[in-house]
Amino acid sequence: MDIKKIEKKWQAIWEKEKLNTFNPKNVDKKYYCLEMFSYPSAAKLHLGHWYNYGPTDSFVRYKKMKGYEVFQPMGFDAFGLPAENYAIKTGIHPKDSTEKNIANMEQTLREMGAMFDWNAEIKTCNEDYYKWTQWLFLKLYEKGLAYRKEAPVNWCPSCKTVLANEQVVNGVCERCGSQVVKKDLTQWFFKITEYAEELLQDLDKLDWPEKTKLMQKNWIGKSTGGEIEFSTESGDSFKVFTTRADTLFGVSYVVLAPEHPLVKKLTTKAQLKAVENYIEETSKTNEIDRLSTSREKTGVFIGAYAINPINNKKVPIYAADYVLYSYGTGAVMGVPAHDERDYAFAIKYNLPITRTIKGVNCNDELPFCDDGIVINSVGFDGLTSEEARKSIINTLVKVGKGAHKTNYRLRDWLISRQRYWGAPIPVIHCDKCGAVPVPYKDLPVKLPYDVEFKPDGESPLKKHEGFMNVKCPVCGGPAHRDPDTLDTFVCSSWYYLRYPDSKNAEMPFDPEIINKMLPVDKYVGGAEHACMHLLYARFITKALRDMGYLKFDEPFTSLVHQGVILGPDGLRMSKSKGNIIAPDPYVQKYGADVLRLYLMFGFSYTEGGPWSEDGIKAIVKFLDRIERLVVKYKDIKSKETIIGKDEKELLYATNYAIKNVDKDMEAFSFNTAVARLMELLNALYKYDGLEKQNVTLFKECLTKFLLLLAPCAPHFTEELWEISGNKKSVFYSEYPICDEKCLVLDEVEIAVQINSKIKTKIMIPSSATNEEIEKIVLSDDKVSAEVNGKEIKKVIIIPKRLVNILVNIIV
RNA sequence: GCCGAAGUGGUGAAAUUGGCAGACGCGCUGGACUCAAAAUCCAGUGGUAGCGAUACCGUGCGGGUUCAAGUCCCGCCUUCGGCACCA
Repeated sequence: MDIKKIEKKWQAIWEKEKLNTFNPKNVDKKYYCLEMFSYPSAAKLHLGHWYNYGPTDSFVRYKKMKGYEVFQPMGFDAFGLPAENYAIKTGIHPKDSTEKNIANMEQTLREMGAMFDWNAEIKTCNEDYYKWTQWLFLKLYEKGLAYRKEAPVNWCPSCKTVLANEQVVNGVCERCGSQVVKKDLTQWFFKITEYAEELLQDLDKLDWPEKTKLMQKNWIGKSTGGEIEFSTESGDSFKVFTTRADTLFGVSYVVLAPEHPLVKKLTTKAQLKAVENYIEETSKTNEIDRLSTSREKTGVFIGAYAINPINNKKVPIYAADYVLYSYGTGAVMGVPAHDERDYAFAIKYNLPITRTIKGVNCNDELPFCDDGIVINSVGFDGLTSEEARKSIINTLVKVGKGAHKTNYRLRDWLISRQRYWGAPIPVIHCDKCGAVPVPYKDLPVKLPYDVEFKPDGESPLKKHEGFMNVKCPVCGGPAHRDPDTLDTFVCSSWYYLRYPDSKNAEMPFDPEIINKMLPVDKYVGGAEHACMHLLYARFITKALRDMGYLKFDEPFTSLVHQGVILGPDGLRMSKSKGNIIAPDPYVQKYGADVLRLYLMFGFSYTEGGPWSEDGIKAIVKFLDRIERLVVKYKDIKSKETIIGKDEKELLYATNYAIKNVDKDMEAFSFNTAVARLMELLNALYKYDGLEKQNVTLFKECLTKFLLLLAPCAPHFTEELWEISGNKKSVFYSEYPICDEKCLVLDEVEIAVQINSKIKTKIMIPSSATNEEIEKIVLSDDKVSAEVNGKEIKKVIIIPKRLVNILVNIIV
């Protein structure tokens, strides 16, 4: 079989017959399967794409044969940092390089032979797409879900540019090696925290990997407690969030995040120098280091004191970088006796340690962080921690110094990027009117082509006067555009809504269509997106629902993460390690079906693993054996109709395979699905080797085998299907159905254990009751010899699996 | 550091969710066909001891629960993914 020729042949036929095109007439049988779209990189398709798209396409073809109207779109997440970096390095414009890369990738994606519905293709960098990304921003703004506030960015003082976290290596700029510092800028945020509770609750509704749901749950990080107000001698006040109000009497200091505005205000002259130095040091540290529990806690006394509202005790105020301004209130109370970090901090700075909780029947050495009985807390002594938390907050509520409060670790989503290659933020800033949204009729705010993106201290768009200078849509006075672009996660937070109506020029999508086509039935992509992309998409769906556009709560009903294919050295593939394996040479040499089938068979889909080509020849051999058998029998006819032991065995093998391949395909357990196909092929060959054959029956089984194979090796099976005399594409055929009758065996082998050690195996009629099984087992020669004379204490019977006889050992 | 996973023969991996560990492959060994090789086919293949029936050991390490543990519990070790401006 000339593999290259037949691939082209069938791809052309599928295209012509619109086999890959979703037919809206059958929307009631729709199956929307979505793979995460690709970032258009220069290096064509890599194995990761193949691993994501190849096996998932087999799943989709399987669904099609099961009678679903499949929608499997593909597109490109085309804005982003790499294209801009590439432009800075080479001078090639991001638009040009991106378009070239997309053209390249599209072609190789087509060569894969997947059922992508190219009519629905999306490119996020095209005006007809980002117009609606901007529309989304305006809608969120209208709804009060977009707002501006100050937030720090990584700033390289030497390059005078904002750096992505990725561009900061060990605290220094990856380009020039200068120390990177934090700098505050006014930036746009989406209020995802408004949906924190629903995002948490609805996880229960989802058919997602448990680990992904758990990661999102921890990311959202709900904790219940209270907000307590501390006042200062200067007349200011600040709130702390705590889950341990029961320890409030044990507070010996309070900590403000170094970024907290009160730090500057309250610092005394004597402490000014020390505090300034500390803040500067902190601006060089990243968040992961700041939160490290093993790192030594640092802080600085700011010279001021705060009043504990429960006992009016005066406690010192510190600034310390283990407190984040972005979490809670940016201030915490320090209770050294009952918190490990506070304990370490108190030891270091010689602060008092007052126990207020006594452990119950346990080692309550300090720091004691569990619940217990309250002591040293006038008015609350003797209460349990649980009771005291409520009671202490209630007391504070009465005097206006506290409130019950639920806090989330989840932060609002920062969407401003000081970059060129993204969708411009559709906002105009006017000195008179402030931040004014661009009117809908003026969308899209076009990204200009002729822009200087070499870093020199300004956002690239800021330097483009034609872009920047506009009239205020409200007052008509001189104004300027927002120079920032949207985070690319905004583009990918709604793309699944655009696919089913991707050509719509009037709206981002027609709600009529979208509410029938969504939610996505199966979403397949990398686990690295567990917290960010997948959470953003859920948020956007809920927000659009509340605006009345959508009638569903969740975008992705069911989710699968494929694993990662590593380099042959077991490490993640990367240019710098030089361990990148390109799929192209394998496609050239063996064909797309062989590579796809190998990826399905050689790895556990959700695990992935190091690349090795050792098994590829096995797939070639497997397909050769299939071809030989099909060709051998295509013209043979016979009238033999015997149904004997061999035929029953063949029927058993066929139906066993149908049942299990079906189940495994549904479960994305592709490696075992292919293994079951191999077993069936072995059974077919075994029957082929017999002297006398029921050819009609054999050919029926062979046909069923081809139907099971079709989704996994589409081009190859089409060709054999045609060779066998069929006129229509195999993908119009129905998936075989298991005949359970053929799977009923007269006898099954069960293992017999004596005192939990396997002694023998016995054939037992499968209809036998437990009593009968026990009788048969005990009358077996070998068993009775072993048991002989010993007292049988118990017999455990697991039907069709094993029998365990427990006997007394006679010494 | 925090959150989440994974660790099974020489090797890729299976294991009906607590019930015969190693399905299906790769590799290797022996054999058939061949002048020979390739391809193909047949047989064997976790380790140790034994001619053998068989016995003992064996799922990262150390404990535990159970008639029974790769699977459950406790404590370690190693590797991988994410940590909010890579996408």
